[in-house]
Amino acid sequence: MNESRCENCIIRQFNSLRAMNKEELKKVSDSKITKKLKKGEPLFEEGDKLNGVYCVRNGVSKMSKLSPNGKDQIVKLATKGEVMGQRSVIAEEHANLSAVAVSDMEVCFIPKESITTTLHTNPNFTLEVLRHMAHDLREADDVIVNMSQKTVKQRIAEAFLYLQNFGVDDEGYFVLTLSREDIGNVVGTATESAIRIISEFKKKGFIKASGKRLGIADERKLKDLADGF
Amino acid sequence: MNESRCENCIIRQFNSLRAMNKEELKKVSDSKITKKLKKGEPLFEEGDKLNGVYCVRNGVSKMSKLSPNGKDQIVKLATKGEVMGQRSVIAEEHANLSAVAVSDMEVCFIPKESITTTLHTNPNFTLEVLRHMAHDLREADDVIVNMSQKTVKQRIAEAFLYLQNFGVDDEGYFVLTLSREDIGNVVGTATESAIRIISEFKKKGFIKASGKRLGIADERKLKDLADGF
DNA sequence: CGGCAAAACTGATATTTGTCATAGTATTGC
DNA sequence: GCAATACTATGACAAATATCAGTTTTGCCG
Repeated sequence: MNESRCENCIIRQFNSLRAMNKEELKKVSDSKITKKLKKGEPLFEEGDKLNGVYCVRNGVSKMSKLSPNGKDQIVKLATKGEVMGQRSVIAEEHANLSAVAVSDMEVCFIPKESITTTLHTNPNFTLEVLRHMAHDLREADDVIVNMSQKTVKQRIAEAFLYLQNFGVDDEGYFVLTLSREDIGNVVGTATESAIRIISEFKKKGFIKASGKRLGIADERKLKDLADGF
Repeated sequence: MNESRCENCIIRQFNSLRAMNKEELKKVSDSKITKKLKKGEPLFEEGDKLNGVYCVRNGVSKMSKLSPNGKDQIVKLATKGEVMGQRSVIAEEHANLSAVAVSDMEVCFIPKESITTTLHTNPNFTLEVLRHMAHDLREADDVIVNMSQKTVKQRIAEAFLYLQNFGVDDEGYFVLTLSREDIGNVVGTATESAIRIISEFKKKGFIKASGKRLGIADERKLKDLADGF
């Protein structure tokens, strides 16, 4: 069995591509291009015209937007199974976010034709994509509320809980290591503020940190903090 | 011609319903219920199970979410032509936002069956809904960046520009009158802060205010301010 | 291994924003 | 028309956060 074929790719189970039929998948597989990216390399930039979508096989990418004050706001981290650039391709707009690898990555580029054709002909696929987008929209709404109503401390606590989802090693440290600057960009605060709060959390025993490696030490406390207790 | 029939409703031109065929529209029209709401009345609340969507014929509704600290964050204002509750119905989730009329309203409640059936059978409709949602998602991303990177002053300036879209009377005042508290809830700030900044803007001649009526006096200046100049 | 650049950290200070208290001003309902 | 109530306004203060300047640590590359 050829693993480089979409038909056999496990990743597909996690995203909308699973709603494609055999024929459609075959077309996607024939036209897709696998790419490897190293940490720090960009996939696309805000304003780019995307000619397709990127299906993440491995690694994590930050999706961010430059604000007028020069800071980069990370809106979302995309990981294994997620499809990036969908929104732009569907709306036929230029990308509204930039995507940069925050770990080594393996992605499949799928030219938009195979996507748009299927969108017009396979209602199951379209509906599946729609469901995913409905979910993303809900998450975005939640982020808006968090950003505007929670303190930086609460947001950093949430960020740690979020980062845990990308996996932890056997010692409980996050697999995904973000710089303090990136963490600041996730929660929308100055790097120095992020650093200070991370130090404080470490001192208080909520989290653990050894060098770049970060992890959660007291999940309960972090959750309470994030919820404002 | 019967204007209460969806087939003849002009509003439809603004939303995804225009992608329905005659038969589908007939079914929607037969099952829909027209409702009138007075300012302040709720359409639905966060956590409600929605049995359909609301198509706005007239007036404006705020869609907001209560944050743990007791404040209500307004995520979006929905006006003529917009369909509310779509996201929840599609994702088959409970509502993540509350909807309350901020002006007198006329809405059509459309039971979800007619929507979901069409979603499964008419790819054009599904795609149209998807496009709308892609657009909403982009807007949500922009809001996230604004919330986390812009100052309260900048956000109030933006809010005024946003409110202008809901119409102005012949003297240039907004048709939609929001309380200072609601404006605070749009930009995610304390009511007192909103009041102070609005007073300041008025003093500086960026906006005009006479009682509850608000309007823009110097659009250029407001735009510059919102962009950080 | 040494040197260098990037990242992490720390302190001092300025700015922004929230909170609380209080008073004036509209609006509404009876 | 008047009292009750909600909304707007303002001041004083406290808390949160950003900014700037500088130091230390880390990781990496030749």
